[in-house]
Amino acid sequence: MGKAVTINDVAREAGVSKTTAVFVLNNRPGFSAAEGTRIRVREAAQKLGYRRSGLARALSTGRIYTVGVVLRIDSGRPQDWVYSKDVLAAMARACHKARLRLTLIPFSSDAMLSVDDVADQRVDGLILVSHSADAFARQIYASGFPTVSIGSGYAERLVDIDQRGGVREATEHLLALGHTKIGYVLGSNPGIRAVEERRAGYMEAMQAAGLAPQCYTNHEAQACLTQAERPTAFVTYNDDFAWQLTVAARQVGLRIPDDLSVIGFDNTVLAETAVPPLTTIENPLDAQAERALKVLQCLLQGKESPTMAPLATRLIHRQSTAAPSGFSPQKEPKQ
Amino acid sequence: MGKAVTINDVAREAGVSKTTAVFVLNNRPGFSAAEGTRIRVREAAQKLGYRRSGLARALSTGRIYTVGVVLRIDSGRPQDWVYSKDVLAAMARACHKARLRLTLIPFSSDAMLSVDDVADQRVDGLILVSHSADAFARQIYASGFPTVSIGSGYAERLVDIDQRGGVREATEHLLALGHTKIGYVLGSNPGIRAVEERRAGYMEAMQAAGLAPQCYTNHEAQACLTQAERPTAFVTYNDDFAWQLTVAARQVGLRIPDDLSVIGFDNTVLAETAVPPLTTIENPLDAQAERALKVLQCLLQGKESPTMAPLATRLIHRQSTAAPSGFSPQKEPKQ
DNA sequence: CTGGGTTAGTAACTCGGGTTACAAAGAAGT
DNA sequence: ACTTCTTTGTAACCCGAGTTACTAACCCAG
Repeated sequence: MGKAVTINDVAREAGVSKTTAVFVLNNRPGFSAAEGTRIRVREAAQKLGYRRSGLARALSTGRIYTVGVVLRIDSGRPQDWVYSKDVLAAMARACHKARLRLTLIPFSSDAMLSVDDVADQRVDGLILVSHSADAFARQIYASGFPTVSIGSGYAERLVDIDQRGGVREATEHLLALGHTKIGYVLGSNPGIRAVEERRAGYMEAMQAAGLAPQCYTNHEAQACLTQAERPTAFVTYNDDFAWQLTVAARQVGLRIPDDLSVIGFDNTVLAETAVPPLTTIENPLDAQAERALKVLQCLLQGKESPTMAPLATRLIHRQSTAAPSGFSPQKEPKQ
Repeated sequence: MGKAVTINDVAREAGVSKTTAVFVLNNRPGFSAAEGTRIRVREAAQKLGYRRSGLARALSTGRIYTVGVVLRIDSGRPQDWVYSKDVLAAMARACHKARLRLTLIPFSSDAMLSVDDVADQRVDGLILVSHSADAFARQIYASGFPTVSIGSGYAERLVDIDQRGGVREATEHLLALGHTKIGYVLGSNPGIRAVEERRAGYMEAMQAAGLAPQCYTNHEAQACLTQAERPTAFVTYNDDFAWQLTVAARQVGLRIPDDLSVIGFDNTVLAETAVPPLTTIENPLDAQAERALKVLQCLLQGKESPTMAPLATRLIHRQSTAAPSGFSPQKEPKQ
């Protein structure tokens, strides 16, 4: 067990002081050493199989080059996970690029996180994913621990996308196709910024068109499909809701997109693999992750980060939207 | 910045020695202290906002309570990610339960991992996910760093499932439905244990039934669908291949399951959300993750882990399999 | 041969906690 | 009053690096 080779062992083996060994192995600029010494130290390190402890180094330098990603893992349906996992994947790519490690700090409602557990020195900073303004988020921000939010997160120091603009564009797309009865499926977590913003985007577009907006919960939307007065198109809070709606629609004999148009949000795998593939609003996760990391690194260097405009979204045209039946002008948006 | 409150500050504030402060805050068994002292220390800690450094503690105790999960993140298609992310999610749950942290150690083919980068002390041990017997896996095992493989991983110290039995059962299910021309879609990474085992399961079942096995690559399988002599059913290496096959089949006018039966592997979201939902072999990821963690913890305590039988898989009946057309006896396996 | 500059190298301290071994004070026993 | 045990507490050293400040030897110029 206790066989870790330390820098002291290396120094002893090479017959130099520990300081010298450290300086040589770190190629410390401005440190002059005889070529022979350098070689002896390197060979000693090689021979002994010396491996530097990132831990001790972190203690000493104050940076462990690791960021913590806080997200909840207790949602029941696997589909709920899809988006979180996509965010995580994006964070992983961003960290990899920035040569940082990523530590997952999962939490579930049964075991609330405490600031003390999280803000020990095992991570340099934190990324909060899709957190509502809950007790933990508030506490961690209050503690001053370097923290950035991402996704539909806590409002402070939040890297955000243009949620509102995305949904507005989606709604306008349906309007352009000729729909007039367009419903919106609400996010299930009122109070979260993304939930409110997306709804607002829908409201804006409808009001601008002079049409009456109509919001539904996920459940209500599925239930209304059999009624005569149902909307001919839906914009939904996310791909999961959109997908569920297509499944429900098929079950009551409605064809997508002929009888019902549906637009999702996030462009998860779900949207891509669904039948038919879903028109959806792309959520630029990689860009968000990179930006979040950049903000965090500013924080770690003591400079407050610049405020940045929300990242742009993009409507991805696939096959779940079409003109309402009985409406001829345009048949299908060009792919 | 340098405002971290240390145990020394607490001790000073409370007017006791550092040792006493440590003992009190850690509730060290067998340490007797006057009640007044205990209170003073606790209050000092509270007042100063003392937060113990997990880092320093780790350096001292040799355990950082964090495991590293090594997986590749450079596959192109998002569907490829689905399985890896499921494994990751399972590991996250297992770690959460075991009160361990999980650090993601991503790697891509462009930046090869080195043992030195990974086996610093920032993780206690490593879980290798779906690694082929590549240079890194070999090196890390050779280095003696506590490492366990999971998924279709490197063969040493591998927590495995009954890959072979799973595919055998799937094949037998198709045989029972009356299929005689059953193809198999190979995993694309020959040499990986899972790829060979799953293939072997198919071969065994076919040979036992006295039928000629026929293996295809993913591409070949999709290409052969238009030929007269095509199989009436496929067992595939994973859900992604199965899903792709159903898409390709639909494109050439084949109905699933009426004209073609397909069985996947892993029971990812893909299988659940596909149309029709795919019959597939469940891969017990949570059980694997927990077992891997258990093995790792044995390793960390110095005892070699017990060898365990591969975990059982289970065939999940959904709607992508049926009797071949023109075969009456049983119409559909009971749900 | 004397002062200044370079080259080569080091002792001693820091980071923040954990642990071991021992000391001083008070209580109890004889 | 003298030992012995308990309670209460502490100094000093450990983990494995990084850093600061300083020395000794040598070279060159004046």
